[in-house]
Amino acid sequence: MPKIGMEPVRRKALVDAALKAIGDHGSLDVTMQEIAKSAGVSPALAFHYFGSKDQLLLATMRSLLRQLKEEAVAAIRQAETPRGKVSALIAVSFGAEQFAASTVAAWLAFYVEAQRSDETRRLLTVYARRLHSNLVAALSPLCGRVEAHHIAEGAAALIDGLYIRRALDAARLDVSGAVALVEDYVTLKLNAVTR
Amino acid sequence: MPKIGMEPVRRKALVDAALKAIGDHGSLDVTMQEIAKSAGVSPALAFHYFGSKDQLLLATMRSLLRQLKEEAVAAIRQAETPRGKVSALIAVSFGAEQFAASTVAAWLAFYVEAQRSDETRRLLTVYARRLHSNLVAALSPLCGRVEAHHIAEGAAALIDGLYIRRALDAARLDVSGAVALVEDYVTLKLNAVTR
DNA sequence: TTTTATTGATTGATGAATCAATCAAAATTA
DNA sequence: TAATTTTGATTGATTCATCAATCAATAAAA
Repeated sequence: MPKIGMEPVRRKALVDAALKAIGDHGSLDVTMQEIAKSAGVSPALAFHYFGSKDQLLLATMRSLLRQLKEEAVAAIRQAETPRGKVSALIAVSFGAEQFAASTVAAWLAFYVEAQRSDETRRLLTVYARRLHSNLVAALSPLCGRVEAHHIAEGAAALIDGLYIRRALDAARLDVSGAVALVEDYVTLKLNAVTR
Repeated sequence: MPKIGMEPVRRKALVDAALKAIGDHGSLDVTMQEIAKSAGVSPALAFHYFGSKDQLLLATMRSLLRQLKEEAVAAIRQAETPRGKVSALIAVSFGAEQFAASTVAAWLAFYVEAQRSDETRRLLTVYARRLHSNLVAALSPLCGRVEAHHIAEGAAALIDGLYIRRALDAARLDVSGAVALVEDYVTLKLNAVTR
């Protein structure tokens, strides 16, 4: 059975399985047994490649963040106007994959983990800062740097809040409604300034 | 030592100890041992009165929700104008006790638990609905029922989002800033409608 | 043969839950 | 009032299950 060059394959399979398990459970309370089984390997192999459960969970989180980052970069690049870039960032946050119930549940679980794990907190902070600075960069040409910071703060809070409500509610909140709410906020704020 | 009528005293001590432990840890990953010790009793007594860890945690959550509810009722009663009621509701959400880092961490932990426990989800849903209907009741005289729902939706999401950001950041977000942000949102929306 | 991939078996720790036993106040009876 | 019974309060010790982590052993490539 053992073929050479399996490491990257196994790593990816384990990370994907971990994400799925976390999403299913809605928490980080998942066993290595369950993850490994879902990835089609023994628990011992998961330890072989990741060293500990914590490390596997961190790798899982990094994978989630990397994906989000790539989508954001692509979206910004495609947009042509500053206002378009803002919309692109909002759209990415509520992208089908990101806003799936299980993904949202995983995010929430990581936020809790951040209370305990420095590295988890660091990663989440980096993400929050990047979203903020992306928003500010797109907003600044429209309303100046100071106001851009304010609007970015509000928009980011709105996005996070809609995530939490999604995790709780499941059904009642849909993607388009969430996008519309944040877009409306940004538009309103921009109008208030430029008037 | 055993005096009669200890039950309510112990129950309260255990619930308070549980809340403290959850706040300290930033998650529900607390042992009955730790809770009982902090309450000054043996773990066995905690089981005697609550039956299971889950039940103790649920009781803890109910206590938190009851407190929030009472504060909200009092705040609404004191306010005289509809706009004042809205502000009162916002102020309660960011009250010193509610917005304390450890309380926020506890809330977050309960949101995660809601993914697993039906009763936890039910309690959180009740809370969310009450906040929403309180906001709608106060907003309706100002802008009509339909728009009131929209604004309430946005304000509630903002509040939740600021909570999450508080849990992550700890330092950088202060109470007055959070209140100002939500107030600004409500004012802006109301102006946009009545204009 | 050396390296890489892989696992079954095992260990050690942790923690929820149970239970039999104790202790003292309250209630009852003599 | 004194003796006795009952009951609530309380815990130490124990059970049972779960799970992260380790390790020695095996099998296939290079």
